[in-house]
Amino acid sequence: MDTLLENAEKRIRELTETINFHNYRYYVLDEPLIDDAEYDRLMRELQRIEKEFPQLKYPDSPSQRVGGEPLESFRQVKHEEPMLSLNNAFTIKEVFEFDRRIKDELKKEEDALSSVDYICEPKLDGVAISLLYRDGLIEHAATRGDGEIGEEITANARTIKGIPFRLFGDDYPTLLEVRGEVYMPKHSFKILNKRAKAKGEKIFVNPRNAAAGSLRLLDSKITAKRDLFIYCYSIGSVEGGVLPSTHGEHLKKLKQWGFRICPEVQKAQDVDACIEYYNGIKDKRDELSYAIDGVVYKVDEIKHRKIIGFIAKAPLWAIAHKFPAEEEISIIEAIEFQVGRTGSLTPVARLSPVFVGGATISNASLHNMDILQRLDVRDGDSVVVRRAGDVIPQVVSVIVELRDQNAVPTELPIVCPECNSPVKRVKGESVIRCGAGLSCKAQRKEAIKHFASLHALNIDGLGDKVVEQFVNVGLIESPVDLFGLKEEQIAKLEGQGAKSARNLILAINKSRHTTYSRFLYALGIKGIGVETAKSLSDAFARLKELMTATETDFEAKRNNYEFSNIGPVIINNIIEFFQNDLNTKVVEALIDPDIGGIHWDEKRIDLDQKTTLPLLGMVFVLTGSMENMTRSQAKAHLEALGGKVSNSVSKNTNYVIAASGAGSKLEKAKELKLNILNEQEFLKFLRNHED
DNA sequence: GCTCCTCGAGTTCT
DNA sequence: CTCGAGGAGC
Repeated sequence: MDTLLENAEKRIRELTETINFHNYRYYVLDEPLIDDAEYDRLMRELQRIEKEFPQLKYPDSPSQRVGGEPLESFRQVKHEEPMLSLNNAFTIKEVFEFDRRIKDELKKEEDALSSVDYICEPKLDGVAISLLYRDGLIEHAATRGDGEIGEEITANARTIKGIPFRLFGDDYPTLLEVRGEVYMPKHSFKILNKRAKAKGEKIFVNPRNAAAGSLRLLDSKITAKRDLFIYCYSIGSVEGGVLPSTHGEHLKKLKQWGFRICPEVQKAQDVDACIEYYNGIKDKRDELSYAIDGVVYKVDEIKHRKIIGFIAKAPLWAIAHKFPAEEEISIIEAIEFQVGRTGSLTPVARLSPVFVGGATISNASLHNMDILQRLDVRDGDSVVVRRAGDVIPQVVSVIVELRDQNAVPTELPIVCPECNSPVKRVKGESVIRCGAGLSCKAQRKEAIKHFASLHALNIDGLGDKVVEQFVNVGLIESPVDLFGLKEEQIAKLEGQGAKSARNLILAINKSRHTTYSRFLYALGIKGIGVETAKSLSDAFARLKELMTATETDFEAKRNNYEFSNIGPVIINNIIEFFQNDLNTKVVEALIDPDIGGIHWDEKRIDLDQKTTLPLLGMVFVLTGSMENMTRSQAKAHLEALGGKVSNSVSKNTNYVIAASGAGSKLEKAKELKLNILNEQEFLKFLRNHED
């Protein structure tokens, strides 16, 4: 019996040490020695023996990473040494001033000082925590809190990847406090939110909130399932041991003892090298797996730090050099509802202007009712505004703490703000619509804008502003009226001269000659975009045929034509559109030679010729901007050869043409191992096929 | 019934 | 660009 117990004890010790070592290889050194399956096998064996002999479990057993019993609440702990915050620099000038102050301070003590070494590290956007080790064993972990007092989160910290339970080596101090930043990788954050969304649970605004929220869970078993990591960046209080003389050496020691150190940490010989580091990190920011909001420079020599000292609550020997803000706070000045072409009422936030992400933002769409209600945005609210990698401003969240007590929830409109007709909401959809159709002035305007737009009749000089003006003064009511306009009428209007009037009339005349599919698209039937209009024009050779088509006619076409992406919903939209008398009258007037005069060439597609096109059935995706041609020219070239140009990359894509400035689509193409052409290769490709 | 893919719609600023 | 809905395939 004794030998059984002894064997178990020996094996448990072995396994504990082995697994802790492999954790170190994997998370700290990033050089695993065994594969995941082997690791799992060791872990399962340990768990099995520990279950049998619970009294033998070691305090540093890696099995505890799965979490323990839930807590009632968190205990507050006072930090031995306060956890300070850093001063911020937003400009290079501020960084130079920081460097100058340090040199001045040090010169008082050291005459021969030439330059100061700095350690540069990315500033992780996570949660700062403190870890306390006594005799090499983890004793407790605490959040930063207000810097003086934090919360004890030891059970949760045990589940974080890269936190050792027992230190490696034997040269560690008896008491050692280590500080680091806990973070959730960007991709883990996305997955977490996706799952939460699917389950209808609360989603997190950003990876930092996800990390903070996960650390503050009372049930560490749930924390264990969250993908949390740590990068350690400094040593706090120390007793019973001697530390090296520079910060860089401290980090090396920490790594030896088993802590995870960010691989981007670098030494800079002077302030210029710091700036170079800043620019380098800024460029690779998106590639990093974790979110950062700047970089930190710290004086390397510990003895220098003592000379430089502190002011208020921040050290003068370190500074955070921040990237331009991607998020800013603004005030909601009003929430308005815009009426779209399809009658959709889109809530839009009017904001007090803020500079964020390189541009001043004063409007942000709130997209639809679901989002409006989920955010619970109210008039006068302080909100977080973002303009991240993408261009489009977005209201991220409301700062509820700053809300005026009297603020009332935003009411959904019952009537259209433009025409006062009652609003409709289709069950299950997140949009509400004005049901008045073209009798709503706003929808008429949008319909005309759409009619004149680039991919429809492409009428030059008839932009949004001009349409607004013409409709407001009663010059036009429908697209038909455009074709009855006289130069004198236009020239009389404010802001219009004889010249612009003539140009506009010329453009309108030119637009009379168009293509069948452009015309179909221009009508603005719900769900009919450029692509679907093309399919329709192929399937129904004559407009009359399409206008009178019944459901059975559409079904019949399915067998004869490539009729993809047109299902019952779209078919119904088309039939409804042409059943409306107002619509058919407009269409007939537009093509009437005496009124609209719109016409197109009836094209006879030679099927034999079509099948010999070299790129038939091939799907291309264009991304980035080319030097030698525009995107639409490239598209035209490909389509002339029978190719299809799609907007989204998938495994069905044959070629991705990635010119300079290509972004996420190129990433995805690489992921899917698709054929990728750069601009030069693409031009060659075209030449080869156009012969 | 579920999952993947594609298209349409809406949106901001320079 | 992103989101969501429609459509198709399994």
